[in-house]
Amino acid sequence: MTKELPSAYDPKQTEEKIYELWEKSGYFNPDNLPISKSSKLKAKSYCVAVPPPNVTGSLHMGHALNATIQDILIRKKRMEGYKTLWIPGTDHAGIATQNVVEKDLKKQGVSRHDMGREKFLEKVWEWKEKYGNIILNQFKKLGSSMDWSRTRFTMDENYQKSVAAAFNHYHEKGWLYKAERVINWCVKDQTSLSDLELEYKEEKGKLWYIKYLLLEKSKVQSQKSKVNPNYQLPITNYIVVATTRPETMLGDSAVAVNPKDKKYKNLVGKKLLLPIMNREIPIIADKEIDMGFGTGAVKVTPAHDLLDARIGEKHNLPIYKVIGPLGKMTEEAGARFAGMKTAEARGKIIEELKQLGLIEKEEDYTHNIALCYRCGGIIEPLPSLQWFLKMDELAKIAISAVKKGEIKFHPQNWEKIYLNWLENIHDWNISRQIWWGHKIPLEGENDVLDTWFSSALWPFAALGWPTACQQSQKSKVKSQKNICEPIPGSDLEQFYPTQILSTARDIINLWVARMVYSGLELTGEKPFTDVIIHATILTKEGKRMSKSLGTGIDPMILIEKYGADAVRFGLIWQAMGGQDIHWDETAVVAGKKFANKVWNIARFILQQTNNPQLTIDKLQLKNTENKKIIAKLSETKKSIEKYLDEYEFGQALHTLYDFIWHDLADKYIESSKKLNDKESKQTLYYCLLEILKLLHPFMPHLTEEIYQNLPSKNKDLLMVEEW
RNA sequence: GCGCGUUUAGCUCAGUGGUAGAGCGUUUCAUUGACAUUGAAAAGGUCGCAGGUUCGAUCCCUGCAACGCGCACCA
Repeated sequence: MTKELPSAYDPKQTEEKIYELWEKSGYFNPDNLPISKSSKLKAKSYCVAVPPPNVTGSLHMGHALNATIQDILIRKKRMEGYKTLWIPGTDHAGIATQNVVEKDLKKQGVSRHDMGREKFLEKVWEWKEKYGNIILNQFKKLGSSMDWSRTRFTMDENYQKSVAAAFNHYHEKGWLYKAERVINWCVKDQTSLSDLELEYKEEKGKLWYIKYLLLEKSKVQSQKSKVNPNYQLPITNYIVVATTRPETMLGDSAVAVNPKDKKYKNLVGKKLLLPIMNREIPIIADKEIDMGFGTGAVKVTPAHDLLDARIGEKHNLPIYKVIGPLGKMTEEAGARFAGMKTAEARGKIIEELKQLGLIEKEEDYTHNIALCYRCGGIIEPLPSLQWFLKMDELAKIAISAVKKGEIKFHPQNWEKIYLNWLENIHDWNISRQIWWGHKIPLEGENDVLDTWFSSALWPFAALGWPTACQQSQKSKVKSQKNICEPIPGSDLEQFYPTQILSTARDIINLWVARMVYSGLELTGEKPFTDVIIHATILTKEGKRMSKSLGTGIDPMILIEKYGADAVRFGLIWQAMGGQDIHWDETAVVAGKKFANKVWNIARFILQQTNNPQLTIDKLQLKNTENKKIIAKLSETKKSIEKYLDEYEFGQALHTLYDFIWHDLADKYIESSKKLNDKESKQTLYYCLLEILKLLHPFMPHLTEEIYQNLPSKNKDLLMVEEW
């Protein structure tokens, strides 16, 4: 006889206990899985490397959704008999982590400079220990069936070897170079940043129109511009340029116009006198200049603007560094301005220009300013000696893998974002002037690598690359391609390439694209086959969830309130078609009610059947009601499988919910009460077993708990029951 | 500026070339027997706006609007 189950399902009595049961079984580790002898999938592996969360804090709703998505896929594949591995881990997250630790120290009135590099790094490691473990435990709370014996950290000992191997590979290929280039410099963090590490904020500013005097008298005729009818070139001896940053004029080395621009045609090649600096600068022609903007004439500051740097290089213009790394004017800006903050210098310059009568006009102007994606501080473009990775070849192979369909995005339209970036890519500035990170593996180098350089290696580094590679004939012959020949039986051989990469859309280029080319180049294989871009979770009003704004929701609080299965249900219930989710807690409420419904369905069926039969012969069923529910059940199963194959998780769950609640409980169970015969009881029991299996990937604790209370079962755990 | 997405019930969202669906909420009734975290029923929507294709459009096409997002070297 079955023991009496309580009438309400209580996740608090269940979830922790069940998770321990799973962990004790060892089945999270694919090496311990009872791979069925009969299965044709015997040797097939299925691997997902979790996107390692930053060790800056704790999991947010996006992590919870993503973990649930991956756990659904992993659990289903495990039940289907695949040798299934889900690798857990965390990311050291260079600048982000350095910033939170600095902020934490600041509360005690200490700066990292007070402490010194070594002492500070000790503090960061302490932080990592604490928060890294919190994150891993939160994954457990969600019910994630990860193999904890394979937990990785992007700065653990072996990972350092991976990073060094990758760096050396690129070095040998001649794709790494050190050069002084205009890069994005974060004044607050005192480090360079790549183009992707910026955020843009709209800011109201001014557009100043400044007169630059011609040194020779010209014979220009007055004529109207077609593009900007309001602007009329006066018959005078000056050119007007428009700028939002007058302080950079101290570093001007030319004024550029479009070669097609008729109003300036006769002026190209003539000289101007740069105001204040009284420097002679040429008027040059470059087709990158937009004739329609401002006056059509642009001041060129090669040191402090990315476009100007390119134009300067093309035209061999001298570089005047007038803004320093601290965001202050340099000596080169002249003694009057040296040491001033840029904003202060700007005011001073405007004032002087006004006195000189060189300001033609000023307009209100709204433009985007670049900010650091980690600290929100000002970005100054300035020349700096940095390491760069050449992107031409790498971008090419990453583009081709997606265009050929070897790697697929779901939903597919995200491929555009990926391709658009790769097709217009610049060399990657990979050095950072912070303390926390992988040191550049060369003698005498103090900088660390962009945190995304190591993240880019995640799927194969987490599986043991390059330690798990061996020298082979193949790799000698194809030395050009650096094919890694994995040692037989190694994780790398068994689980690489991985199958799925599930992540948020904001790191498609920052991370996904870089994993693709790194994997293809370093291992000779794509790192994964399918990229799932899951929904972004917003507040109910459609605003960004953010801790600092107080609009964030802590998934752990929801778990405490409703249970992990209900939270998983609520997340997936809302995950429809990759659309952004306007978070609605009532979906979690529905999940909690549903868990209770399933619990009571099980309770009822177990009360009915004391001698259950695991299988039924569908063809032998005599009663129409029984036949109908069994047919509906297999239809539901097919539909769920189809949706999951398409990564339509929400649809799959809605389908299952409808079947269980409305078909099975509302209709069939009610009619079975009237039948009350052996055949219908067998049918009931069969349905119970099937819904437990179908629902297990979505709500694993609940279903496992019920399974553990069945009088007869095939396997010791539902987790490894045959799908 | 270029591109993408969204617009359906009070709220959050599914969906279909032919009498519109779910969850939550609301209203009424039921209930000692799996479940009140329940059951039965009801109210509630000219499916953003304007054209077009069609026998027929919420669905396909065009335009517009609102909101959101991404990209860009807008000086």
